[in-house]
Amino acid sequence: MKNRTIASSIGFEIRRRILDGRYPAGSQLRQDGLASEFGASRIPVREALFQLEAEGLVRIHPHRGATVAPLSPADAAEALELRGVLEPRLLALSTPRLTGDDFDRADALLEDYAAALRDGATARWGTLNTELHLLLYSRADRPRTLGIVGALLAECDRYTRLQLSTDAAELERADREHREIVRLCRNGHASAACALLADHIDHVAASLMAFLGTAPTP
Amino acid sequence: MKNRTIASSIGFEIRRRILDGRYPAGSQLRQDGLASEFGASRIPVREALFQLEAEGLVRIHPHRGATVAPLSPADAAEALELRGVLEPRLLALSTPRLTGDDFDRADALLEDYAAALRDGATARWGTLNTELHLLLYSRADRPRTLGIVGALLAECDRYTRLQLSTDAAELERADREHREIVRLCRNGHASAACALLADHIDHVAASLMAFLGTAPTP
DNA sequence: GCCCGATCGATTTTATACAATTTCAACACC
DNA sequence: GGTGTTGAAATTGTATAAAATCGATCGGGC
Repeated sequence: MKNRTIASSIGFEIRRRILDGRYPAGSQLRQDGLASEFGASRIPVREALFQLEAEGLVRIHPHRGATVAPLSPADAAEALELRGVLEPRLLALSTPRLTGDDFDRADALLEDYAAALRDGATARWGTLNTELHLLLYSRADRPRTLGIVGALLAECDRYTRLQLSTDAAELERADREHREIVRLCRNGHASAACALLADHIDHVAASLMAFLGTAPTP
Repeated sequence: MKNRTIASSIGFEIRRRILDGRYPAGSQLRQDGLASEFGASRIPVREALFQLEAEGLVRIHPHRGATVAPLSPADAAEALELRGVLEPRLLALSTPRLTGDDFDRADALLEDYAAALRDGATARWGTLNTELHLLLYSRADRPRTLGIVGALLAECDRYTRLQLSTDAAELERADREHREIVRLCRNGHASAACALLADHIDHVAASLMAFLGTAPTP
């Protein structure tokens, strides 16, 4: 996945490393270090950091540098609360307009997800989950809401990734729920799909809150 | 309102000019011209443009420059739809925790609003409206949602400003509704305030849609 | 011994200069 | 006459280097 500008390329890489946990929450992101690490100057790094700050993954304190946005149970709860409000609305709007190609792509994503589940490739799960959700909402014709939800999904990935290694049962339940949601959408049962989607997000939220409650982030 | 960094200062100024309409929708924002206009280099201008792009006011096409984000009835409808979903929820959470100082500030904003209404100072109305709404939600303890709603309010200001010069009755109705919402909140009638807030946003949406329908933006 | 202030170091921020890319238009060719 | 190509001009994107700012440490005073 190549980008046309160095700044966006660096932005993608830093984003991936934050989601991977290679840059832990709260850690300093020094422009000079990142620049030399990517073999570029500091200015593309700066632009990438600004982009990431807008997405909520990075906090920039003027003259004090950039840090990876901290993880907190309250933030996770708010992100999931927003998802619970916005995503069912998007699904209700999008479901009637999904095409056969869309469902083919959804099936492919579900298969990739199952494969990642078998291989224990937790790194791919987050992006596949985000892609699947966004695909299901892609026909809602709400570009601004879609952008917001995309950022929320990325944020939630940071939390779920903490949880993945310890709680494999959650992944399987998510897989089952995903498949059921896609099935309901394909058969035209939009309202049932929305209800299940709301439950799905509630399940993720409850599981994550329980996990964060037992192991609060520093 | 001075900012500690030149980039953010330039960002505030460009934002104000976009909201004012001095930089019309779709117009090119040339970095060199802006830099010389502000007596600075292009790099702070670039960072300001990136910030504004994240807020949705500017579109940046790689190697093709930055343009003011276009106005479309569909975008206005989506922004108001989101506001209608998110703002009542914030108000419900915030109302029980608003303090006496908060209501004093709300009263001051309402008075400023009335004064601006008498003077025909349409430029101040947008910021006052945004400040009042955000103040009412400030105790909801939902920072991410608050940020989203702030961006939506700024976006809506761009549309309502088009409408203001022609439709003064809308302003007076908004004033009445604002006062009633504040009164209900002060007296602890949270659910009634939320219902009225939802109506308020619906009224703005209906009026704006009627206006945009008769005078669609280019 | 403890608190306050100034200097030093490091980092960010900004300015200047250069390179890469796109767009527009003119021109040759089909 | 239409179309593809090629050139130049303009604008953006990037690199290098100087200036401003903030935090911390060290020294002096109470």
